[in-house]
Amino acid sequence: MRKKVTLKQIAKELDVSISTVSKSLKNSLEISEDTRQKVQAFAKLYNYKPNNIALSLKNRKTKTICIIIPEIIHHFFATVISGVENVANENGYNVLVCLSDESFDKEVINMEMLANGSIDGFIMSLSKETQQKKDFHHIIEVINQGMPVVMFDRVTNDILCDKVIIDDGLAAFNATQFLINKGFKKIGLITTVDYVSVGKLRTEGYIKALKNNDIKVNEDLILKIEDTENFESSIENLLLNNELEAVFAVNEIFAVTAIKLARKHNIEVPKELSIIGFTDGIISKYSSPSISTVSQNGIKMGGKAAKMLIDRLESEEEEQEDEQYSTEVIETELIERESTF
Amino acid sequence: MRKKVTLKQIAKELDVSISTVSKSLKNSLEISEDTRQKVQAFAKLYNYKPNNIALSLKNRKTKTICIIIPEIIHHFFATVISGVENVANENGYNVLVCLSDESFDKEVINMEMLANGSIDGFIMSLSKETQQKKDFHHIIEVINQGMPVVMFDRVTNDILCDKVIIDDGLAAFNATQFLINKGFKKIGLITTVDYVSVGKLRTEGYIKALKNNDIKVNEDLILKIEDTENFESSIENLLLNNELEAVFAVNEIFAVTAIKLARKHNIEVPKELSIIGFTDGIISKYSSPSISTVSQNGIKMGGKAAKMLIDRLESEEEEQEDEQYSTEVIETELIERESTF
DNA sequence: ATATGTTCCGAAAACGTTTGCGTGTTGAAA
DNA sequence: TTTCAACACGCAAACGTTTTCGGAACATAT
Repeated sequence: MRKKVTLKQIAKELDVSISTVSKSLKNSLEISEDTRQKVQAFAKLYNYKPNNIALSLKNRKTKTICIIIPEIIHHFFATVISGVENVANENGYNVLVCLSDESFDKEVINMEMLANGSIDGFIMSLSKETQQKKDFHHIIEVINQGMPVVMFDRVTNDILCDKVIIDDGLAAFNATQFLINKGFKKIGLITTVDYVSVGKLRTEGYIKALKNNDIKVNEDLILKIEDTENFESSIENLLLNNELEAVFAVNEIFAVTAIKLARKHNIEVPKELSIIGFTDGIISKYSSPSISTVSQNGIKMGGKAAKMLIDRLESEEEEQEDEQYSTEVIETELIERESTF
Repeated sequence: MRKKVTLKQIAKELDVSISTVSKSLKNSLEISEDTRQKVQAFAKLYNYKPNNIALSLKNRKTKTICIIIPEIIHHFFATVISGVENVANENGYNVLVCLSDESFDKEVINMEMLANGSIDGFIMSLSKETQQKKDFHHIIEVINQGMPVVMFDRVTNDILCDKVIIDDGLAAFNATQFLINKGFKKIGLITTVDYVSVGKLRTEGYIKALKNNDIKVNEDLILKIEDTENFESSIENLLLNNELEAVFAVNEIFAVTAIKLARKHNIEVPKELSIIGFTDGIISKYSSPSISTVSQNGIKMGGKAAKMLIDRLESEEEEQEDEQYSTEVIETELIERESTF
């Protein structure tokens, strides 16, 4: 087993100073051609690589960014990570992934652990619990220490920082309008409870579309689901007790479950019931019938977030921080598949 | 903006030495009660937290482990990450996620980048390309440097290290036997090309089950799919040109695609065709009909891998490394759902 | 007054780098 | 012979910790 070799060891071996070795490896003209060659050959032979930790300490930057997400199992978040990873790697950054498990405490612990020099900046999407408590002191603290934070998807107005989101309201509006254009009037909504920011926005978009078309909003057609509850029977009720023509679901799971339950009760999709989901994940694509959905491009979102973070990191070096935060909106797209008529 | 405070700053402020501050914060008896209190109060006020990078450099360990996976979009790999994260966090470790994108080069680059002090150890699943090239020098190099590596799922016998796998052959055997027990004889196999280790093992399990039951292996019923090709028509051919009674697919995508194409040609699942998949992912659960499948518990797998890695990391400190590698086999389970009769 | 023991604290090394600056050696010009 | 530039290299500081060791100051015992 050959342990990693350091500058010091090379220096000792070659009987020169550490600085000479360092400069030689950087091809500094300060060092004679001769010595440089010798050092470089030796370094190559022993496969010398500078110690990243030492560099991080010296440069006071780690070239590592951390992404905190509520759940990695969600396909959408996985795609965001993928997007972040891509542009991070392109720019020589590594990606540390932390999961909050939708828990406020885990979010706080993670941030506090890493805000001590381990990383250069955060990309994050709020946990449900954090959104519910509206307690953001841990994030504000980090920002005050001068560490840049970029929030995505589940964001809050209570924090000033760069953000990248989709226009959830508009996307929901468009999806609903799409159904209305098909001639449907009795359109159900399966959504989350209001403290989930994106759920709320999508609900608002749905309502706005109905109102815009002079369709009365019927609370019986709106189903707000707590994550913990067993929601199958609620959806079943919605499908059976109303003469629905269409359903807009704010995520894939709700959409595919609706389809499944419809089939169970011999309601044919899309013939008797059109369904639109949200998030173009693996479920929508492989379900049968495949699900028409609002696509939020996670890769693009992650990439954009990473770019914003890195830009800020690299600009901090030169100029004095301008402290101009921006919010990027990623385009969504309605993908028509088999679940709508 | 209050930048992070260091020992040095506290020392200066309080007009004591750095060592006094450090010791005070550790409640060392060397320091008078008085001074300790003063320092601790000051540190708390300024929210002092030791700099992790400096600690890493000093202790020569980072409390960070890296997991390298081929694709984060695969649900299975996402669950593995989740498992790794859990036990890593419990033990005070952070998790760096790297994606190889199934590319040999990216795998090499990632490992080389991080093997220089950035992390304490690797958990990894081989990329397809690496498996194809059978070039493992980058991994061996890292191990030789004394950095522990734990491989999972896609492993190789060419490397000596800790491993955690499922018994792919046995699981496939059991799945096939399950179909045989139902009375089926014409059982199709949709698998990957042979260089994907798990694909090969599953194919072997399938064949063994057939032979065990004196069923002739019919090459026409075996479909080996390259990832790049458009495999829908191949599957369609398999379904149409043979009087299949059942299909065993080595992953979710193949299974759900088979179901979809069967429906397209009015072959009813499971009435006319039973289908078993592999990997208990989100697709199998939400497909309709939902898919019977071999469940490989990713969370457990990741957790086990993390535990093995951390155990090795922490044991290295005390004893001399025993260099006894082990391979853990995670139990699989056949989950019966609607796609089998 | 001297020896011994406590208590409290600081200097310095170490982890592995990078880099500004100082210095010794050389050769050539004056 | 003296002077000076150019060259080649080493010293030391810095990043932020922890920890060993030595030592100052004081109190107590002889």
